[in-house]
Amino acid sequence: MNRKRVSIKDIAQAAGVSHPTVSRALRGKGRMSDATRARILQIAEEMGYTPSLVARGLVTQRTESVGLVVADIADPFYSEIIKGVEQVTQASGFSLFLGSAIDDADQEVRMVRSFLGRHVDGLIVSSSLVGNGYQAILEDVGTPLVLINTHVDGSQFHSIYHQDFQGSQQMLRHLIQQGRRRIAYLGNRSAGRAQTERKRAWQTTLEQEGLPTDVTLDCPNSHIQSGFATLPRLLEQAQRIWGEMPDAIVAYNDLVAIGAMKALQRQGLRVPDDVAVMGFDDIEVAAFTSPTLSTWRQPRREMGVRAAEVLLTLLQEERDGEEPPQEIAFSGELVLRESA
Amino acid sequence: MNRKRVSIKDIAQAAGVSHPTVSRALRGKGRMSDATRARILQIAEEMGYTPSLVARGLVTQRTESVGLVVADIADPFYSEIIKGVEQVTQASGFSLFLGSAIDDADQEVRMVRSFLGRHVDGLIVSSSLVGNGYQAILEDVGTPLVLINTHVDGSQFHSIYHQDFQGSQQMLRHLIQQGRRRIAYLGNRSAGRAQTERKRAWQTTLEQEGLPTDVTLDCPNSHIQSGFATLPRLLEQAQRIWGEMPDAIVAYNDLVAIGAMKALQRQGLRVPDDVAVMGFDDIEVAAFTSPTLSTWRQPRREMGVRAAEVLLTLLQEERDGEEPPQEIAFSGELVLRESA
DNA sequence: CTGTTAGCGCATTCAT
DNA sequence: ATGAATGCGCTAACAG
Repeated sequence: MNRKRVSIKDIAQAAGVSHPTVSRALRGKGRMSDATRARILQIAEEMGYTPSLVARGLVTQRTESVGLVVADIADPFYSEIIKGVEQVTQASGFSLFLGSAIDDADQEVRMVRSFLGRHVDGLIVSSSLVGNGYQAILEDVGTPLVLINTHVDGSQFHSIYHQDFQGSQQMLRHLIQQGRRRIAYLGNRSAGRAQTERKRAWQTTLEQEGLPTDVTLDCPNSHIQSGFATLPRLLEQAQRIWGEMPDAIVAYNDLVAIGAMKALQRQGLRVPDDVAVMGFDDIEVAAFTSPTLSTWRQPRREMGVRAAEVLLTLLQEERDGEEPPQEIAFSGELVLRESA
Repeated sequence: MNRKRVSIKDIAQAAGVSHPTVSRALRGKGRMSDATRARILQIAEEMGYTPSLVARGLVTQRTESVGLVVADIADPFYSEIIKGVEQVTQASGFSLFLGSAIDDADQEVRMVRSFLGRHVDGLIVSSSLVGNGYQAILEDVGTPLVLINTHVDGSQFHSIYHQDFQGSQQMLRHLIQQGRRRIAYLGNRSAGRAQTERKRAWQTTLEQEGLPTDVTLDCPNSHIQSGFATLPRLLEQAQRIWGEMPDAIVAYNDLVAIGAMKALQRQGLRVPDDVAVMGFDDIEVAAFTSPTLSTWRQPRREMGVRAAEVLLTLLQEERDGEEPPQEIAFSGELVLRESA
């Protein structure tokens, strides 16, 4: 095996023309006699020619590829982001490099650097731990970057994000309206912007209502198991501080919420009668737990789609002059089911 | 922005040497005075040099990249496969191209072709609908391919698969042992090898025991919602054929099982008292449903890891002569929880 | 309409 | 130990 790939030179020789002519024929550039064009295409087909995007990339300085970095490929939230990005890039003939960097800024940067070495035309980084730090890394090469759900103080980059604060706030308002008064927050230590915003909403909203905000604990990550394992300690905390159980728990996301719900049930507590539980994201399984999970729906897929669209648009514009980075905000919706 | 990237020529000029010298210095090839080497490295560092893997790929004919094609990125089963593959490739300095091809053989081939155009060093395809069809596509270029969970009659390619038949069979034996007699199968029309094997195990095992195999239905895909929506029709079928409800349901996978379980509960049936339910895969959430799901654990992550390892080994061997394609079988384990 | 020449950035001979 | 020349496969000038 490992026969030599056929190149445009091979075709040129077989067709009795020069390689640039083959190149033009293949790409439909410049006018030429239909006869020779047809013949060249025919021969290329017969010889099983596949253009080398590597060589093409070297000369055109465009690889028609995009690099995507997420925190965790297996997290349903990121899965949908990836899916959205892939859908758009694939439709435009771009290839997608995927990398993960679980809660590790160094790893994230290494990933991006490696993509830059591969001359990706653009980058998408979700939940970046670096943010504007990319300014220094990217300014020399000018590769466009779109951030997803990353907090930046005066973003130098285009960014897509979901309005977590507003979402979380509405969830809290709903709980309060339902008469819940002792509302604990079960967070996620390793999340960046998302955790910050959601927790802040929890805190400020409760404070506005004069409700206590002293029972909260962060899971080490956002796995179901984490929520399950951490919840008992949250209850202990409530018992110690309040002298009684919480009547509602707001979780960082659906996974944590599902784990928490199971742990509550294990302790003989009824959801939502004894304690209400709310998640975040509205992953598919949220509608099928027992009780079904009330949560906040985040348009995950669309966010991926949009990020890719913004990036590809940037690539079209061929530096029409530096447009100011835009921030695109997505808002979700409250999904009330049985758990709250 | 978009400043020119710095190349080894730039460094050479700045250091007062020739570019080949820079190339050698950077890669530690060939001996040279420590003084100049140090100076070159220093300058490269200062100028922010990043080697162009595109140019390198063109001359070495190796891109240090791998293409991975899966059916559905968001399916927890594939997510873990991707994660396993990514983990290994990343550790070896390879970059990963990811593509999806949901139940579409043409799309799958297009994806692979596009990766070939990018000169990936190797390919991994999960649940391929094409199988040995790749022989014709790959023989000209000699790019190694590792298949995951793909049925092939005398495989021309290395392949990793899980012994679905044995797993499914053991699940069935357990159900029978528990006294279940009317066991229905809720499948997935769009799955390839996995569906075939699991269903075959259901059928033959029941036949051996003289139990009926006439109640079965396939979901259009393996989403939870599909299981939920299809289950009622399965019950109708049972009612029509047997005149009574099944006492056990074996689902294609955990997602379908979770949907089915919910649908059963909606109909007022108790799981497992009235009807037992078994899934397949042991995805994370399976341990947290109500009741918790009995299932068959498939080492998904390891399968991805192994596929990548096999592929990378193939790449090391530099065609030491064509080793016969090996098939690596994984076996899982029965996970008994509350649902069966 | 087509062929000639050149060069993308790098690694690899071969000289020296 | 280092420099000069060559080519990977392709596109992009410019001639003719």
